[in-house]
Amino acid sequence: MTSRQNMLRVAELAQVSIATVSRVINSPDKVSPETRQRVLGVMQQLNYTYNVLAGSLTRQRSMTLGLIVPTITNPIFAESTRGVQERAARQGYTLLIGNSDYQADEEARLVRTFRQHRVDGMIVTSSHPDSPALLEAQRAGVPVVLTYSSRLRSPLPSVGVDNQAAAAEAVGYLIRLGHTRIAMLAGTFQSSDRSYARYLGYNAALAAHGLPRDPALLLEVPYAPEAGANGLLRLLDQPGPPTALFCSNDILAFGALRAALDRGLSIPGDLSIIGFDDSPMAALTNPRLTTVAQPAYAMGERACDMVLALVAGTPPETTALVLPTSLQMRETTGAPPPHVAATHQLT
Amino acid sequence: MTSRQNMLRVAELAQVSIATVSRVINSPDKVSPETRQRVLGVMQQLNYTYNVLAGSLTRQRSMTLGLIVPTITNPIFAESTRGVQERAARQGYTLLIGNSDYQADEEARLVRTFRQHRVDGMIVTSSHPDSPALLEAQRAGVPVVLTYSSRLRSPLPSVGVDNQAAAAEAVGYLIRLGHTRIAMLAGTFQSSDRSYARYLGYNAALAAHGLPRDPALLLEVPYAPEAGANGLLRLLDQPGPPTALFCSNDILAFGALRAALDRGLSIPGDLSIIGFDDSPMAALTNPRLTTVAQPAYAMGERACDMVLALVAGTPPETTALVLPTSLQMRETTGAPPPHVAATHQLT
DNA sequence: CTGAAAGCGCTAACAC
DNA sequence: GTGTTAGCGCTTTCAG
Repeated sequence: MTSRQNMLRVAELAQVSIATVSRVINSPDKVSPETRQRVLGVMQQLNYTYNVLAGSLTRQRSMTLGLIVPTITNPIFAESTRGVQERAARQGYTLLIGNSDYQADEEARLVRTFRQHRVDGMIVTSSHPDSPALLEAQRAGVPVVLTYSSRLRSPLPSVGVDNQAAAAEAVGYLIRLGHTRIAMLAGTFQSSDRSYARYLGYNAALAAHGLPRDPALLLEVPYAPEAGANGLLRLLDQPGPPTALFCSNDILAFGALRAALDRGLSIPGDLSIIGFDDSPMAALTNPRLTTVAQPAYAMGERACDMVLALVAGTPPETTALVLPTSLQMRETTGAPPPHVAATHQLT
Repeated sequence: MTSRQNMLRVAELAQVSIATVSRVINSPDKVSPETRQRVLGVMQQLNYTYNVLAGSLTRQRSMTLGLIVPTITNPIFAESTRGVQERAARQGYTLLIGNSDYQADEEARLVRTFRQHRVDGMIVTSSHPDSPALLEAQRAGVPVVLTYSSRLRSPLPSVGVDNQAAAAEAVGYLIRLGHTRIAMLAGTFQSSDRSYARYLGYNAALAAHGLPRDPALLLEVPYAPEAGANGLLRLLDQPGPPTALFCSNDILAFGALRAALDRGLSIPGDLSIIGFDDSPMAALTNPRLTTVAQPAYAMGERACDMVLALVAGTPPETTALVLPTSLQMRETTGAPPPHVAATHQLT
């Protein structure tokens, strides 16, 4: 065939060179108004669709960014995804998305795939922030920014929150309400350093108030409502049950709340519950969930801005952005039941 | 420089031609075990990363699929997205994702962008199923499959549910429970034909039972909890308030439930509520939400299988797949309050 | 302001 | 089995 190259066809019909067509697309002002109009017209009538792939190949820039989250199914990640997307689109970038399911190997696989697709940068909520795949990508020149965790001394830039401090604040609140037996339902540490950081905060708060740390009060579970429900039940069914529960995310809290209600407990009369994330549903449950709010959407935006800056070669001012969290005191928290407090005093 | 082409570098070091390198990647068995190992070794030591972009250019296949949903923020779409992703990944495909925000023009923009990125096919939960952009993509040879709606006579293939029948079933249930004043909170018709189909089902159910259709009982609102809450309040604050509410999605129902509870209504004692989607939270609210379940994950899987079949040139058996829905009768529905029933009898 | 030409990294015949 | 050689569609100096 004569010419399959789309741009060439446009060029021929418009009586200009292919270079000119390229120019009206990439730098319109470098072309005289007349020719530009003519070319534009032909593109229209030919229904020409620019081939980003070809452009990316020569230009060494794919105009795509890779986004990896544990699971888009968790509203908090859906939220930050929107943030990333909004900023990316604004800059002409398109997103490749993948779910790691909190699995380090799946995360690594995604990183590899994205690199093959030559993403210009990636934003990842990692299950394993020191993953070789991530470091290697960065070493290979693909900017990577971590989200949701603040690893100040990580080799990878990040935009997150201070999980430990936020958790400590939540637990501190419980303590101030009078609770002394506070349990924690934590997402599996191994698959999320955030969960572990929150656990550290929980511990810190207990320690700060001179409260003993009871191993029986900590349960590491997968991030699922059922796990939250079963977890709470197990916690409750042991001697010296807790009067308050801190969950490392809202999903767990929702499950726990449901289980508590099913068991006929009054919330927060019999049990206080605090979640983490402040996902949209937190303000809608009955009773409304007290939880730690994270600026998810903003986190996505900032992370996107950061990779884009890195891509552009503009070193961002900070390489470790820590966004503020805020405890949303709602209806699932209150003073511990009087008899329990009394019991506790006796021991 | 001598040779920037990655494959060439591998080829040189491995003492083979670039074609052979390509072969060990795409059809390993066409290469002798020894050379293959040698090449593999070099790739390893060079840390070679295959360039999908370049491959796509020659092969005319990008190994990417475009996915467009109204908003990934709605759990039901997050769910189907996972389904799509799972199937896509299994076939070596990567996903480009975009949110249309129920906006036809944004959807069109995404379609254009995806086409420029040469996606091999797209799956879209459209806000405007007959959108020229969609039809044009299909005409241009890019398979498009619609999700969530069943448009049997649409020119575009789809995998969805029978929204109208599902809605009719839900409303029919309410009627059988004894309700006669049933309101509907519907997502804006203009931005979702699914919402309209559900409205049609609502109407059909009323008609089938000889119930009058009261325009004052229908409210078209945006898909947001606040809209659900305010909507219900408006519905309630008019003469002859409804005793039951059918919402065109769970988000609206969650908002309405919250507002009803805040107003001190007993649910379902004073008001019955039914949602649509059966998003994960529906079974966790207090009381649990009665809602119409859609097989979101499966829908995503099937849609992905369908585009992939289309991409491969294998005409799928059906071009309009309708998946079953099922009414999940939980705790937000019950008989109407006795006095209202009495009142109604008087009129 | 516009054109010619050398790639970008890989694939796919077609030979050997 | 393995190598040669045209491209795939676009960008980008470098001239003019």
